[in-house]
Amino acid sequence: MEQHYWLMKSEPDVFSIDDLVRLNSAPWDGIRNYQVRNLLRDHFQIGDLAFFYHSSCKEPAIVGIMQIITTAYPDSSALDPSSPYFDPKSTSEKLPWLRVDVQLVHKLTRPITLATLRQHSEPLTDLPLLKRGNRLSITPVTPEQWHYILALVES
DNA sequence: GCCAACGTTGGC
DNA sequence: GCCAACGTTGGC
Repeated sequence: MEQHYWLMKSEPDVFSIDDLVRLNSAPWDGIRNYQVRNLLRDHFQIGDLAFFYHSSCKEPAIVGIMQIITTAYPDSSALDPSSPYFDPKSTSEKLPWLRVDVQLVHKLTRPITLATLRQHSEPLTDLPLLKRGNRLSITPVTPEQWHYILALVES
């Protein structure tokens, strides 16, 4: 199968690019939305690349690049009452939630802000992040969009 | 299965 | 803190 590209949101107060720099790799857990769960289950492959995006913060931006290093596996944080991602409806027999592990490729020297991305709304028209009402924490990025955005990093 | 009420996300 | 846009829940 071919390589996929993704954009994955995280609130920096909860898990930031600097946390990933420190850990190098980490589970991407806490997904509690079925559409996103289905993406993880059906489309994530080892070796896929993803933008790390800081959301719900002062300057929303793409702040790093990471690689997917596992396929989807059960997100046991849903079973842990002390976890902020605890899901009282989940049981070990019925655990619908999945996570993948990610590894840092690199932190961007200069974040690509949401404002910058909006300035390129013409070539990036179909980027889910720029669409109204977009709330999914993981969205696909086409190869064209991926390479266009990467070129912004270098400009 | 419909749909109103409620909850969540996330930019501003 | 506001609000738009969804997603989820639960009564019927």
